[in-house]
Parts: sequence; structure tokens; C-alpha cells
Amino acid sequence: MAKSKPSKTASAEEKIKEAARHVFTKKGYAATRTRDIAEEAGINLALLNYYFRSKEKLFGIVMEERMAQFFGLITPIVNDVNSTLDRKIELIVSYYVDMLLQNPDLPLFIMSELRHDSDLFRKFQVQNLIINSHLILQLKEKQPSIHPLHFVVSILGLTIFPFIAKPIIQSTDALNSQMFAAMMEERKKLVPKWAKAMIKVK
Amino acid sequence: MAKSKPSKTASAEEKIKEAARHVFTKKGYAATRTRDIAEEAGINLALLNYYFRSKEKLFGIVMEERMAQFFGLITPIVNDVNSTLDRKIELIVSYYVDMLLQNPDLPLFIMSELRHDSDLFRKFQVQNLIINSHLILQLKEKQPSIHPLHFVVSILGLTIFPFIAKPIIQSTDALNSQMFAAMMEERKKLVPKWAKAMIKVK
DNA sequence: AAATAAATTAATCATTTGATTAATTTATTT
DNA sequence: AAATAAATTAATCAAATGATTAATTTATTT
Repeated sequence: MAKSKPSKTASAEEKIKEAARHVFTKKGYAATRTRDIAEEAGINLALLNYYFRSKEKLFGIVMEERMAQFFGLITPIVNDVNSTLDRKIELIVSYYVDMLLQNPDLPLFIMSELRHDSDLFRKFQVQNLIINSHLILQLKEKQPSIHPLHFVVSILGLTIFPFIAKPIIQSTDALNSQMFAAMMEERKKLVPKWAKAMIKVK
Repeated sequence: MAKSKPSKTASAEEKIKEAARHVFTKKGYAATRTRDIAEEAGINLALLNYYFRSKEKLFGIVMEERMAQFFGLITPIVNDVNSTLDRKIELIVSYYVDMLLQNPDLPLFIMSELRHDSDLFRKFQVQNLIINSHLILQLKEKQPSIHPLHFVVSILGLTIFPFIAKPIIQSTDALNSQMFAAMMEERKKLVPKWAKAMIKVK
């Protein structure tokens, strides 16, 4: 027993992509060896280049997927003109907690790689996507004296930061994996409550 | 013009260490080439091994410094039995914002490297250091129905996360470097206010 | 000033690593 | 079934990279 992800029936190409998703996301581009991916995929190293030409190209594919996964979640919520501010906050927190419990390495991966590869978000226009959102309008209306970006960053921070700090939080036996997950579940209700209180403040 | 950090008068050993601090912190261990460090330090590559034996040893030195810098800030504050809860929160936020404005790469560096090198925090006992703190007692007293770790993670998240998400936040012209710094200054007052409101909630 | 130690350099090594090639096997088409 | 294309493999390459060595220069001690 060793492999887990790449199913026996999947094509070699898909096995490589699946292994690449896993290894790149966990270790980052620089620390990843193409041989790691090949081994985890259970295929010959040459097949990686046969199907994807280069490590960089394969990484690009994985990175695009991960960006879409990470930012695709928030886009429809913040731009829904029919939902209330409170509802938007609830959805953001709940969706992210669920997704991050399944993909705990995602935030650190995205942030780390983006810092070195600053072309990638120009493509995704993440910032504009949020700045021009309906959520921003609602925040501005409810609390005109504070820059709405403060609240967006805060809500995302309250939701995502625990997953980034997970290695520290779990560095003792005091908090095992299930307890961490339980706390994140609690935050689905806590963070929206807190956010609403924050917006009222002052 | 190229070099900036390593002064002309500093010893070769110190120039290497200074360059290593910079390069490791910015690019991480895996993406750093010893030649990058040597070049930035303006010394011959062999001197790096002459003084520090190996890339790994040099990294260990830098990492210990950075850990001390990052966690040393919070330790005295959270364990001060004479300060109020509110005062502790104000100090944590204010100190971290100041330090992170000077060292914006620090959080991402620490978190990224810790994930791969899980032995390092066992040494620092970061988690225990916080769990057994006076701050935890004060939080437990003021809000017994919520695990105090929720608040610690939240306060740190509100303070540190903006620096982790900085590459995203600044991905457009909408927010330049000075504006980002200004927002972080604002958060010195905002985050404590918010934290107090959060602790009261429910 | 001579002798010794420390610092510095250029050249080189051994491994690692991304990638390619040529041959072989498997699948698909005619 | 024969011919052709696609997939797979083992072997190998070239460049990058961490590290060492032997020689040279600079500083320190005697």
C-alpha cells in the first residue's frame, strides 16, 4: 500500500495531473520534483513530459485549477444582487470552511506561489472582481466611515487564517485533527456573528 | 547599483547572514540558491560553506532568528499578569502591524517553512506558550461559553492575514503600497475595537 | 621581518533534476 | 492480419546546484 489518489482505471495523463495537484499544492513549485509526481502517479517520468511538455506547463495547469477553486467560490456570492449583506457573509464563511476542510493546503499554496509568480492574478483579476462587487456596495452603505475593503479582508482573515496557521495551532496534542475541524465548524456561526458586530462598531 | 543590505564594512560572515535572511525569507528554502545568497552578499560562494558549512545550517540559523522575531513579540504581552485584556489586544495588534510593515514577508515565510519542517515549533513550543498564557485566562473569564483559542486565532488573523494576502490586495493599481500601509495603520485602532465587540457578542 | 593562521578565490566534483531519445509495447485503423 | 499510430519504458543528456579542494592573498602572532 502506498498510492491513494490516482485510481487504477484513470488514464496516465489524468493520474499525472492528479498527482501533480497533490504534490504541487502540498510542497509548492520549487520544492516539487517531477520524479515525486511520477512516482506518486505510478508512471514513468518520461510520460510527464510526453503529456505536459514541462514541469512549468503542468504547474500552470494545476495553478489555474487551484486559483479557480479558491476564488471561484467567492465570486458568485459577492456579486449576487439579490442576497442581503448578512446572507453573503454567512455563505462566504460556510463555503470556505467546507472547502478548506477538504483542501487545507490551498490558501498557503495560493499565497506562496502568487508572491513569486505575480502574473497569475493579473489574469484572474481577483482584486477588481471584489472591489466592484455588490458586497462592497452593501458594506459601504451600512458603514460609510470605514473602507469596505477592511471588512472583506477581515471576514476572509477570520475564515482563512486558521487554516494557514494550522501547523502552529496543531503543534501540540492539545488540539488534534478532529478538534480543529470541530472548531472550524463552530466558526461557521461565530464569524458571521462577529462580522455583523464589527460592522456596527463605532 | 544592485546591493543594498550588506554594508561595505560588515564582515563577510555577517554579509552572508544578512543576505541569507533576505533571500530565504523572500523566496523560501527550496527556491533559494546558495549562489543567490553569495551574489547578494557580494562574496565568493565558497565562503558560505566556509562559515556555515551548508545551506541547511545557514537556513537553520535564519529560521531560528525569524521564529524568535515572530513569536517573541507576542510572548511577553500575552503573559503579562498586570495588563488588562483590552490592553493586551491593543499591544498585540500595534506591535505586529509595526513589525510586519517592516517585515511583510515574515508570516508567509514562517507558515510555509513550518509546514514542511514540523520539528521547528516543537522546539519553540509556540502553542503551549499561548495556551497557558494569562491572556487565555482573561478571555475565558470574560466569555466562558466560547473556546478562548477562537479569539486568539481571530485577533491574529485580523492582524496578520492582510500581510499574507498582500499580493492579492495589491494586485491592482487600486491600492498602492502607501495606501496599504495606511490601511494597516488604521487597523491598529480598528482591530482592537472589533475584538472587544466580538468578545461581547452572544 | 619571519612564521603562522585566517580569509578569500578560482576551479572542480558529485548529485540532483528537468528533459530528451531511441527502442519497445500496446492500441487503433485500414 | 498488416500497417499505422499512440503509449510506455529504460537509458541518457545537459544544466543546475550544493559542496569541496588546492592555491593565493591578507591578517595576526611571534
